[in-house]
Amino acid sequence: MRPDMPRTARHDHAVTLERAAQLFWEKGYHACSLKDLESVLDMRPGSIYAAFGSKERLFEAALMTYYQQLVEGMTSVLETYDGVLDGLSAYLRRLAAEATGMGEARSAPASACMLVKTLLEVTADTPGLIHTVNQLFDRIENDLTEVLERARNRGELPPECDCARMARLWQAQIIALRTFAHREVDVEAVEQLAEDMIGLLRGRRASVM
Amino acid sequence: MRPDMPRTARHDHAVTLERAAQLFWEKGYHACSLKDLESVLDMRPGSIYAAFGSKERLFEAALMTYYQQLVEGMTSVLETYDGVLDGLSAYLRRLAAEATGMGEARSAPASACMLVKTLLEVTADTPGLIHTVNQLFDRIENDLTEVLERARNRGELPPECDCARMARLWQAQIIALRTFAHREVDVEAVEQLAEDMIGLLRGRRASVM
DNA sequence: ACTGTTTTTGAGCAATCACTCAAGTTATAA
DNA sequence: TTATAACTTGAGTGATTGCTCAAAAACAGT
Repeated sequence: MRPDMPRTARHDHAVTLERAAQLFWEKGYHACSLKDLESVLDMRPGSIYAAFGSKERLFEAALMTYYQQLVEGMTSVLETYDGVLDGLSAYLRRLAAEATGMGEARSAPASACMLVKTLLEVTADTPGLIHTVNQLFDRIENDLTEVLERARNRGELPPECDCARMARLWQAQIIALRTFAHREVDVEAVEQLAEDMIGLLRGRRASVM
Repeated sequence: MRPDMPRTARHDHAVTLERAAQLFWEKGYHACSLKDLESVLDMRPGSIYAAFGSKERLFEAALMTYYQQLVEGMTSVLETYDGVLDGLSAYLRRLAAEATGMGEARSAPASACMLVKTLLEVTADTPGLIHTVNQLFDRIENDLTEVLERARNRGELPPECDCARMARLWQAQIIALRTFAHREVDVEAVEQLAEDMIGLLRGRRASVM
């Protein structure tokens, strides 16, 4: 019935997107040329455009890939701990450790979050990217809010606390820590900042003041 | 004795740099073409290159201009208040207000800080810019540390507190607040976040938890 | 082998990039 | 007025940008 079947694709879509995400994460959208992508993906322009349509749509797909891995990483840390606040504290410490160990054989191309880099780079001449990155931030914020609400219902947090505001506050610390770590700065300073943030958000203020 | 004196420059260096800073702040380094600069500065390429040498050096000069205005703005707020913590709180509130009022007739082209945007955009193929932006961050951190140390010597802060760490914590909140405000997000959320940050750093934790 | 379908290739497109420079313009001092 | 020096101009540089498409290559079923 079916006449014939075609050749199998040479490239795995998933690993291609991971490689693209790494490169876009490192260089940003504008500074990353198709020549760069061609060499990293080991694909010629025709293949790239047949598979993804345009540089912008490839970037969007790569950003989605990054987002998924980000959520996976965060979820796996949170699941390791009984308390949400313990989990979030551990996540901040892991980010600090990853950022400070960036010199030797790191997989991550930057300590700063790709979503933040994209949010701050993307301009009005690519409205689709603005929309996409804002949508992803909203999803993260909602997810984190729900995690906190479940913890509150469990009795882990006081019943009167505002989980949406708490989620924004934690998210802000994560963003700031990773952005701070993007500077050429001492390992010690990043770890101290993480500890001070944790101390603040958990009510032990003794460390700094 | 002197043979002749030349014509006066048509463009004021200072206002040219301010305009360039605004444009670079809005679009970033890579997304801002010389065509864009030509129209905003009302200068032809020859004039621009005679005055600044290259796009990269113009950007560096514009970033310096932005830095100076940033320090001026921060200093003027801090001077208005007797206590440093009052001043820093007021500065966070002002940033929130500026960010949320960005829709109607704003002068600022983005709520996010240009230094942060630059830090996250600039790559290894412009090492000079990496060095410059890191240097400016260090200067801000040192300045803020000194301000806090003076307050501590004045007896305004407990003598055992670590001013360098406090400076980094406040700086982190500023970065995070402005980055958060860069999203398409409610006015209310930004103001709440500012208040929660202030509450945290000043020891009143009731607002959120 | 042969056919049919799909993927891959890579030379090459128009447009834009950062940038140059010879010529023109404008102001000052003699 | 004239000479001189600084500033401005804008057409044009080669290189690079994102992207296209006709042809070649690679598979699956007959």
